[in-house]
Formats: sequence, C-alpha cells, structure tokens
Amino acid sequence: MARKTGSNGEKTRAAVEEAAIRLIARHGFAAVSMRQIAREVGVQAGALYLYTPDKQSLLFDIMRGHMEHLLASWEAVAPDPATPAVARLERLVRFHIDYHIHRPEKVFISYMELRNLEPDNFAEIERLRREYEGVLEEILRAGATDGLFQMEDARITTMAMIAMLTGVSTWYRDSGRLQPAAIAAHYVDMAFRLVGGARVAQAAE
Amino acid sequence: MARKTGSNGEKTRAAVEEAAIRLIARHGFAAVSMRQIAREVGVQAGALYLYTPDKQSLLFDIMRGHMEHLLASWEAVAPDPATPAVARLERLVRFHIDYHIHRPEKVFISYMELRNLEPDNFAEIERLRREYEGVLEEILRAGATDGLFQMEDARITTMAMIAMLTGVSTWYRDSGRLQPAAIAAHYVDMAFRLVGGARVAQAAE
DNA sequence: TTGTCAACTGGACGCTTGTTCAGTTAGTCT
DNA sequence: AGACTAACTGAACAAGCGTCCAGTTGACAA
Repeated sequence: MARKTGSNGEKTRAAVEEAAIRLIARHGFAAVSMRQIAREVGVQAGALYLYTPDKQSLLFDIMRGHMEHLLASWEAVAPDPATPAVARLERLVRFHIDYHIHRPEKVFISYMELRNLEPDNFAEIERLRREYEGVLEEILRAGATDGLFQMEDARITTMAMIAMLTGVSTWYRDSGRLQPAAIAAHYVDMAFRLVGGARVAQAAE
Repeated sequence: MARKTGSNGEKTRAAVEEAAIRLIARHGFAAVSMRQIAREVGVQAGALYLYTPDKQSLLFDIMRGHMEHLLASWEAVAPDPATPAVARLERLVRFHIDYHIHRPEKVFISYMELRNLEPDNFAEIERLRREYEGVLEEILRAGATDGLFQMEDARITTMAMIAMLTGVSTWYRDSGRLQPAAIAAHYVDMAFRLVGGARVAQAAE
C-alpha cells in the first residue's frame, strides 16, 4: 500500500493537528509518541513528516497558533482604548472566560508544556503571553489613574486576576451546573471586586 | 566497584527524592529518565530500585507527600472552627501563600503531573486536593451564613480563590520586587475583596 | 494513455527507555 | 578475624523512541 484512496493533504494536516492536540492535552507532550499520533490519524509515523519538520515544531505550532489566535480574537472585539476602563475590563473578562471555556485542550497545553519548548520557541511564546497580560495590566492601570479602580498593587492584581480567570478551564465541564454565560457573569463580578471598582449599570446578558 | 565509601541508605534515599523533585519540576515527569536522576545522585540507575519499586511510585510518593504535608501543616496552624470566618480566612490565605512560595517545585509538580499518575494514584491525589479545597469552601460558606461575606456563588468563589492564590508560585522569585510577607498581605487584601468581606482591624505583620 | 506529482508505506537507523539481577565491596556485629 | 548484610555496579533485556528514505500507489493533467 502507499497513497490512500480519497486522500488529501489538507485534510490529513488538520487531522494531525487535532490528534496532536487531543493526545498532548491528555497525556503530555513528552509522553506522546509520533507513532501514537499517527495511529490516531490512521497513517504511518513517517507520513507525519510531510506536515511537520519534527516533533518539537508540532508543539510549537500549536502553542504559537493558540496565542496568536487569542490575541487576534481579542483585537477583534476590543473596545476603543478611549472607552472607560470599567467597560473594557468587563469586555476582557467575558472574552477571556468564553475563549478559555471553549478551548480547554489548547489552553491546557499552552501553559503546561512551556518547559518542553526549546529556548527560542519558549521565548516567543513567553513574549506573546506577556503581550496578553499587558492588555489586562494596561486596563487596570488606566482604571486606577481615572479613579475608577482602587488597587494596592496593579502588577499583583494583574497576575492574580489572570490566574483566577484562567483557572476556569481546570474545573469547567460542559455537563456542569452552570452555563458559560452564568459563569462569565460571576467572573465579571469577581473581577470588579478585585479591582475595587463599581460596575456601571448595564444590560444583563 | 560496588558499595561506595561512606555510603548510607537514608542519605541516598533523600538525595534520590531531591533529585527527582528538581528534575521533574524542571523538565516534566515523562521527560526525565531514571538514568538522569541516578546521574544527579551520583549512582547507577539500578541503585534507584533500592528506594522505589518503579518510576511511577517515585512521582506518586512526591505528590502524596506534598499533599499530606500541606494538609498536616494547615491542621497545625488552623484556628478553632468556632473562630469567626474572617480570622480563619486571613490565616488560611497567609498560610497558603507562605507554603506555596517556599515550595515552588513540589507545588508545580503536584498540579502539572496529575495526568501522569495511574488511575488509582490519581484518585488518591484528587481526594487530598478536594479535602484542601473543602477547607476553604467551608470557611467561605460559614462566613456567608454569618453575614460576614457576600458572595454570589460560594463554589465558584472557592475555585477562583484557589486559582488566584496558587498562581503566586508561577511568578514569585526570591529576587523579586516584593518580600513574601508583603505579597501575603496583598493576597489577604484581594481575598477579602473577593468575598466582599471587611477585614477586621488587626495587628499588621 | 501516459507522465507527473502528491500522499503514503514499510522497514530500517542508532539510541534511549524502565527494569532486573548476578556479582562485588564497605560497614557492622560477634 | 570472620560472617553477615546493606549498598551499589555493570551489563543485559525487550521495547519503544524520533527520524529518514527508497519504493509504491492514487489523482489529475496533457
């Protein structure tokens, strides 16, 4: 046997990425072999090298893709910078919760597998991560400057809030007690508590 | 060569655990080999099996030890259950931050390597983790019942607070801007904000 | 219908993996 | 001094690893 009937490069490429994401999220990058990924796709291990130069790139591409898509998605819904910090924070929190709830595997990988990245790749992902943290920190500082928020330390509040928000992906289950919208509402409430800011009256979701 | 001069079982046992913790925290369980650990200890790979039945037990013992020590340490400093929830929460937050700042590697391992545990071992660690979460949740619910705290959802607030507090170990560095005591104070402040509770006047640390 | 190329196989490469074990040496007890 | 045991070596085991590549087959254009 060689080429399969009805085979198509783009389909296989997508299948490889999906299989890699699922397996790495479940077992961890180092614990997953190229042969396992290939078996999941329904192909021999050698065929994977038509789509990735090596195993490391497979991981890096997943993580970079995730971070870049996260940032681009935020850009697409981010309010004008002139918007009051209160509204911008609410938007960011809703965006973050929604995004993380719907991509648990990629989120998981992107912060569990950092140490399996080679130095250059690690630096790139860290840069993207810091860029995203910067978005939140800028909003918090702007709100503090305008007297909308009262925080003791903007940097620590940023780190605490990121950890709090991202944590949703560790416990959220589709079959759980609460719907995503309700969860987002709770996190918005908690985010405003953290910054000591009053939420302006707004249409409930 | 065989037995080394001045060799001693208990010393080697401790060295094996330390090396395992350091290496697993740095590279991940699956990425670390028994030979690497042995090299770090200054011994051949076979010698490790005098101290652990297999690689899996090495990981499980580290994680179980960590969780049991965490719970025991809390028991040792936990206030009487009759104490008002405000004081109990402050004590728990200070304890948690202090504990996590001083054991970054074990903390890291204990929630990064869950998926590398075999099912039975995983269940045991999960049980201990839930027991610890239960400590916080009980305090929050007690505070809500007594009208000291105002939360929309005690369960979500518990998860959010755990994530927020544990996150300290991802960014804390000994050489950082803030001292552990100052960091703990900030987290205490943020914890009280999250539960909507006023902190009673108390001696600053 | 033939030729070209994309898609894939199957087997091989040298290495590393976790684990076992017979043998060897250092410390300790009598 | 001799016996015993704790501590460890060094080599071996089968299995699996990431990666490569010559060869084979299906799809499609000329």
